[in-house]
Amino acid sequence: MARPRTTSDEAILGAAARVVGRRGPAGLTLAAVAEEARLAPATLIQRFGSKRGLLLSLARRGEAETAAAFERTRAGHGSPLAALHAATAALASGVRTPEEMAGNLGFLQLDLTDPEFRACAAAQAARMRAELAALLGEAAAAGELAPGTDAEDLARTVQVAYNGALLLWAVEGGGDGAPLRAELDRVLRPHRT
Amino acid sequence: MARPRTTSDEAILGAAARVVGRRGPAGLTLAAVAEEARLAPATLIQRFGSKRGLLLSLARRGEAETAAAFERTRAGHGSPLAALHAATAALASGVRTPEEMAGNLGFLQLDLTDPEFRACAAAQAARMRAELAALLGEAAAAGELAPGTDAEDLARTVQVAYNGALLLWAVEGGGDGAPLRAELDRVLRPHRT
DNA sequence: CGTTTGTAAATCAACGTTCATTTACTAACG
DNA sequence: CGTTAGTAAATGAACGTTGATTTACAAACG
Repeated sequence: MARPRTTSDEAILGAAARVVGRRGPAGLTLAAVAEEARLAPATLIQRFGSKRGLLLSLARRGEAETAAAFERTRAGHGSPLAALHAATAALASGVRTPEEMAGNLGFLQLDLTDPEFRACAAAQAARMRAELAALLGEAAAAGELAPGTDAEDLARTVQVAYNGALLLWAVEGGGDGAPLRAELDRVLRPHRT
Repeated sequence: MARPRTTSDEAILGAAARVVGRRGPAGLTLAAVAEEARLAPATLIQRFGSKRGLLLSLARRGEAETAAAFERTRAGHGSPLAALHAATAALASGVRTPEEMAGNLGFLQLDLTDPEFRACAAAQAARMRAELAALLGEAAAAGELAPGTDAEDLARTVQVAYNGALLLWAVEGGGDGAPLRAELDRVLRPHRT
C-alpha cells in the first residue's frame, strides 16, 4: 500500500554510531549521519522526529546491544567464568571494532544533564550489572566461585573495573589492551575456587 | 599605564568549569561562560584567542588541580595510606562540590578526537598515576604494604577503580558514594600489611 | 489513484568571531 | 599637584557560518 523503505532504522542508527566513533561527539551532525546512511538530512528528521529523537533511539539501542553481547558470550562457552574471560580476552585483543568501542563508551558522549539521556545511561548500566550478576550467580552455582560470594556485589566490582579500564584505554589511546584483561583477572582471582 | 584586569584567567576558567558542571558540555557556550564570569563574550576571545583556546586552558588546569589535590592530601596525614583513605572518604562523603566533580570528569566532556585535547587527557591521567605511585611507594617504604608489591602496578589498579567508580557514580546519579569507598578498600585490602 | 518515502530548497535560530569604540587606569610632564 | 597623553581591558553591535527544522513537491509502490 506504500513505498518500501530503502534504509532501515537500524541501519541509520548504525551509521550514526559509526559517525560518532570516527568524528567524535562534536562531529555528530545530521548532515554527517545522512551522508553515511546515504539519505538526506530531512529524511532523518522525518523518521525520528528530531535529532534528539535519533540520539535517544541510539542510546536505547545500546542497552539491547549489551544484552545481545552477553547472550552471544554465554552461548559460546560451557562455564560462565570461562565465557566472561573469553569476552574480556576478545575485547582486549582488539576484536572489537572502533565502532563497537564507541558504542560501549557511547553514553560518555551523551549529555548527562538531559534527564532522558541520563535515564538511558542508568538503564544500560543497570542492565549490564544485572547480566553480570546473573553470569556470576551461575558461576557460583557451578562451584566456580568461593562460597559466600555475593554475586550482586562482585558484579558491581567487575563493572567498575571494566568501565575504568575501558575509560583509561580510550584516553591513553590504544595499546594491546593487556591491562584491561589484567584488571579483570585481578578482580576475579580472590573469589575463584 | 594600563587598565587592571577585573577578572583573572583563573576566575574565568572557574566560571567555565561551573558552567560545564551545571549545563553539561552542550551548554558550554561563550555566552554562558561570559555571563557566569560577568564579562562580555568578546572579552573571552580576546583573552584566550578562541573558544578552543579557553577549553585547552581549562583542560591543562585539570592537571595542575589533581597535583594540588595530592599535595593537600599528603600534607594532612602522617601515613600515606591514611591520606589516601581520607581523600577517598572525603570524596565519597560529598565533600566535593559538583563543580569539582565535573572537573574530575572534565576530560569526559572533551573531544578525544582532537589530538591536543587527547594529549591533555592523557597527561592528566599519567600525572594522576604518577602521584598515586609515589604515594603507594611511600606506603611500601613505610611498611604499610606487603613486601613485593609493585607500586606502579597497584597505582594503575587504584586509578582504574577510581575512574570506574566515579563514572558509575556520575551515570547513576548521586547516592552517598559509599560504593566508591568500598571499591577502593577492596582494591587495597589484599596488599595491606 | 492514494499513500508513503524521500528529497531539495528555504527558513530559522544559535554561536563564534571581528571590529570600532569606550572605559579605567598609569605614568610622565609642566 | 593637576593635567594629560597613552594603553591595556572590556564592550556591544554587527557578520558569517553552521546546523536543525519546515515545507512543498516528486517518485515509487500497491
